[in-house]
Amino acid sequence: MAKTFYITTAIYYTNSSPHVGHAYEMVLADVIARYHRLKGEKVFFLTGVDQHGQKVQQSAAKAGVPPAEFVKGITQQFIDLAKKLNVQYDDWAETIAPLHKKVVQGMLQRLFDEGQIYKDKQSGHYSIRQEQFLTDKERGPDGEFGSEWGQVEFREEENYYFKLSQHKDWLLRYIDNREDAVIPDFRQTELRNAVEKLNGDLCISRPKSRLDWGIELPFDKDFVTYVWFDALSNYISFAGYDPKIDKYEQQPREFLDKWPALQVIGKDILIPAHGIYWLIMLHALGFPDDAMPQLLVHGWWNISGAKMSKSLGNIVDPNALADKYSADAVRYYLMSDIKTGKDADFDLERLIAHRYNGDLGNTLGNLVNRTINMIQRYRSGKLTAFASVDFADGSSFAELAANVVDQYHEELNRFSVNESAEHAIHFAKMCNLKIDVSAPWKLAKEESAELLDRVLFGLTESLRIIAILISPVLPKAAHGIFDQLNWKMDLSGKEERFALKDAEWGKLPDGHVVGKPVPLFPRIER
RNA sequence: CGCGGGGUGGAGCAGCCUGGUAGCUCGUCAGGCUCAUAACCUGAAGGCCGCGGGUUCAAAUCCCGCCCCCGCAACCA
Repeated sequence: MAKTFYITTAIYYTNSSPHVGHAYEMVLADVIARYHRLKGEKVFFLTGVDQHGQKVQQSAAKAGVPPAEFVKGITQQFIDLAKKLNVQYDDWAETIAPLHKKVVQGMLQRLFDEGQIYKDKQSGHYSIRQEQFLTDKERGPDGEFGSEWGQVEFREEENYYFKLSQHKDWLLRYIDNREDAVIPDFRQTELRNAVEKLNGDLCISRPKSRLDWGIELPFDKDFVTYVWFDALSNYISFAGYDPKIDKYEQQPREFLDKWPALQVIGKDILIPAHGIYWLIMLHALGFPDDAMPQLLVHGWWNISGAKMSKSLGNIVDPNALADKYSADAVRYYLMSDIKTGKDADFDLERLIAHRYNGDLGNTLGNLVNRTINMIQRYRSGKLTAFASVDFADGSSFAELAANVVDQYHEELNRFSVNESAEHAIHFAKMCNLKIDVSAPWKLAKEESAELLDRVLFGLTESLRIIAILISPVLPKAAHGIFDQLNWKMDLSGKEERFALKDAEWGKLPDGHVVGKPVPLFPRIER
């Protein structure tokens, strides 16, 4: 039995509403998950929310509601966003879930029992406003702490520490031995450089006196867990990990069937959270090197070259976009106008004119429309099947399709979602060209019956294959094409309607009757 | 010498690892077609591939130096 393909996104911090970056990450993971389902694999796609911690406690206090209630509202916003964007996850992680809490405490207890966690006293300058200890790095040129820190006092505090630096050499070796530990490669380089500089251990507790919205340490009820330790653990706690079992190979089958995961994260949380804390946590828990997750690090959507931020007030609301332009439009834009790993500029004009009206409307939608229209007009909707449909230049629809499918796989296997989509759209362009070259309207007049039948069948088969290829990015449109082709109607609306094994020439039977043409991507007028 | 990314026709990008006609999408201009969502197809114009050296028969691609832009406290994808 083949293993389940396990993919996660980061879990989203519930101290403010989702923005276009969250939407991007969800959709990116969703597309990869759908691609694997398309290949016939079992898939477990986990996403969710990170609900504990200081910032949430603060935001809740500011809103004048208990943290648990505050978190509920924001959590719902993320659930709604996923639904609106057709993000099809298999499980939803919430760090307040009792099961998660139990696993985190089990992990802490084991690391504590094994001497990986120790108690130590920290003293120094503490910023009350920022709720953190300050180091000399934070001092201004005059040697004083700037006003951004608010009131600074000397404080002494006991806390628990995780022996991070003890595993530094292991982490370096792991990174050096695995070329694709982090994707893209320049992020791996960046991580390696950061690990080289690693020193000191990680404080993994917060005294309840200053933070109580978190998971209590199992061995000291005066403290809660540092939010990252809590949050990162979700990737295994929701996959069936049992912290009481120290031998990795003896973990429940349910867990071993899924782990390790492909973890989709933003560039901001690679260092130190995922690249250092998380990998070392797993290693300390006894995970072997070949059970380390692969980190797929994506870039950011900037606004006119500037970083998107709350303070600049330039946040793009993905909900409003989806309402206005449809989920498919937003999904396609987010997947096509950025190269995985790199940053891109969010540009509404490009979304509407270039990607939606251009790629989707003019190229693909119009192709569907004109093809089905011609079949109806010239053949009353009925197709004649052919083993192949060739052109004067030696090319054929079957060959074009096969090439596109190959390139599609190649790009998706290295997570170049944008390139894979481009191949599918480019195929549609080729079809548009073939229509012009063969001029079916002339064939119809000249009564070149077979030639006309050949072209129409070739176009329809091509569209059927294109629909399968675009289904991970454009699930709704893919259904729309299948509907109009009148294909696999018994599975209408169901995802198993699409399978990559069907993306090859000659599946439509002789005499198949297509449906009625309906514009797939109605033009967005402004 | 802190770390990393980027600088390719008007715009957005690919190509660089594995040197050898500079590619894609869009825009502009001209033409064609009429099945189609004022769509579709063809052709053309437009590039000292940031700058300066070097290696080579040959450099956008390899090496050295330089310039410019963007990230790297926290919130945050």
